[in-house]
Parts: sequence; structure tokens; C-alpha cells
Amino acid sequence: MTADPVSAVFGALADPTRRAILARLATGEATVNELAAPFPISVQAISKHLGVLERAGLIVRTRDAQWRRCRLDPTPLRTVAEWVDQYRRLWAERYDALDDYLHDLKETSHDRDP
Amino acid sequence: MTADPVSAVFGALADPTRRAILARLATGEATVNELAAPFPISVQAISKHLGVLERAGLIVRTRDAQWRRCRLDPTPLRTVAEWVDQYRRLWAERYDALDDYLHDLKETSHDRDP
DNA sequence: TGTAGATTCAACCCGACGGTTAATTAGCTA
DNA sequence: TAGCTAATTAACCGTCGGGTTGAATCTACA
Repeated sequence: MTADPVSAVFGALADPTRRAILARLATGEATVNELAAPFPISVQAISKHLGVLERAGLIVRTRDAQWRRCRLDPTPLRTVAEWVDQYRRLWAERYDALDDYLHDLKETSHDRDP
Repeated sequence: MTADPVSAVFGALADPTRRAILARLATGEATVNELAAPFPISVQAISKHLGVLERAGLIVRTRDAQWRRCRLDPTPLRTVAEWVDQYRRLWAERYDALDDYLHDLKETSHDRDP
């Protein structure tokens, strides 16, 4: 619960129910009951999931009469994208290595250095 | 344990120690002891973290004499990047809105954009 | 052969997580 | 005011996660 923000976001995304909630909210605001409807679990469980998403900064909840409207805040996802981008070069290299390998198959000479 | 692959990857990334291990492995292969050295926790705990990372597909472990060399496999990070990209439009819109706002503030000024 | 080192396995502790049901708060409306 | 609905809070349960210590396994090497 006292986790750093990055861990909080990754932790919040590590659950299929919460990711489904985010996908739903990507189409627009919704109340708790609306969000809970598609799931076979209680509305209280959904409320807990929303608490996790809110603490991670992924949603904001505003009071509207007796309803709580939930809205997606994609800002932390931008942070996640930036974090993952640190490694983009690596899987790009992996692609390059595959290219090289396929290229080597066609050529005949190659030198290896340690 | 029986979590879907996406949840397994996000869950593996939801820990600062494991992210630090990945950052270290981004610079090249390492043994378990080498990976454990910077951390104030036991090597057994690191071994558990490596198990989580391996189950998530983020690292591969190869046996080399009595050592276990760990190598980063960035493939699942590509999956994460693709997942996050689904939401890129949303924070881009948010950026656009901010841009509009800042633009309105300055109205006329010099622009030096990247 | 025996011993030292690298790593994992096993058992345990404690707190967090995902879920439940029951009770409570908050706000609309008759 | 009472009563209905939306949502959260509280208490509880079983499991998992991160950590520990101690023992087991595997390998190199004197």
C-alpha cells in the first residue's frame, strides 16, 4: 500500500478485472454499478478494485448525486509507456539479430568476435 | 500462479527489486550472486524474484557449470508496450488539450518545438 | 575423495489481495 | 418523515507474495 507509484500502477494493471474496467472506461465515464454489471462478482469487490485503480492514479471518482462517476486518467499509462520504452531498443536489436541470422544463412563468410 | 500471461508480466513488473534486476540485465547477462550483490536481501529472496521473472517470460536461465546465467528476454515488454498503446490516443488527446490551453495563454509567441 | 561455492528447496512468518456477507453512509423522492 | 437506491466500510476467509533461516543439490577443484 505504501508502494512507489510505478509499482502501484503495474500492480493495478496486474489483474484482468481491473484491465477490463479500464477498457470500459476508455469508452467514457461510468458509475460503479454500471462498471460492475458485466462481472460475476459483487459490487463491493468492484468497489475495492476501483480503490486500487484510484490509488494508482488511473481513475478519478467524482460525486454526482448518489452516484460516483468514474473517469479514466491515462496519465500513469504514459509513465508506463516511457518505462517500457527504455527497453524498446533491446527487442529491436533482437529483431536485428534475427535479420542478421537470416542474412548469414544466405551469405557464406562471417567472423565471430567474443 | 495460474494467472494469464499479461497479468503475470504486469505482476512481475510491480516490484522495484525485480525492475532493478531487469535494468541490470539490460546491460548483459549475470549470475544469481551477481544480481543479488547490490540488494540488502538474501540470495534466496533474489532467487524467488528470478522465478517470478522467469515465469513471466522476462528472463531465461541457462546452466553454466555451477552458475545459472540469467538473460533478459524483452519479448513480453513488447506485449506490454502494445497493450499500453491502446490508450495512447487518450493521453495524446489530453496533451492536445493542454497544448491548446497553453497556446491560448500565450496566443502569439515564438515556438521552438522538438 | 572431500570440501567449498552457487543455487535452489522447504518450512515458516506476516501482511496484502481478491472475494464474500452484513452493516453503514449518503442522497433522492414519495 | 420514511423508504429506496448507490456506494462504501467492516469483518472475515483462504491464498499469494516477499522475506527469513536452514537444509539439500549440484559442480568445480585441491
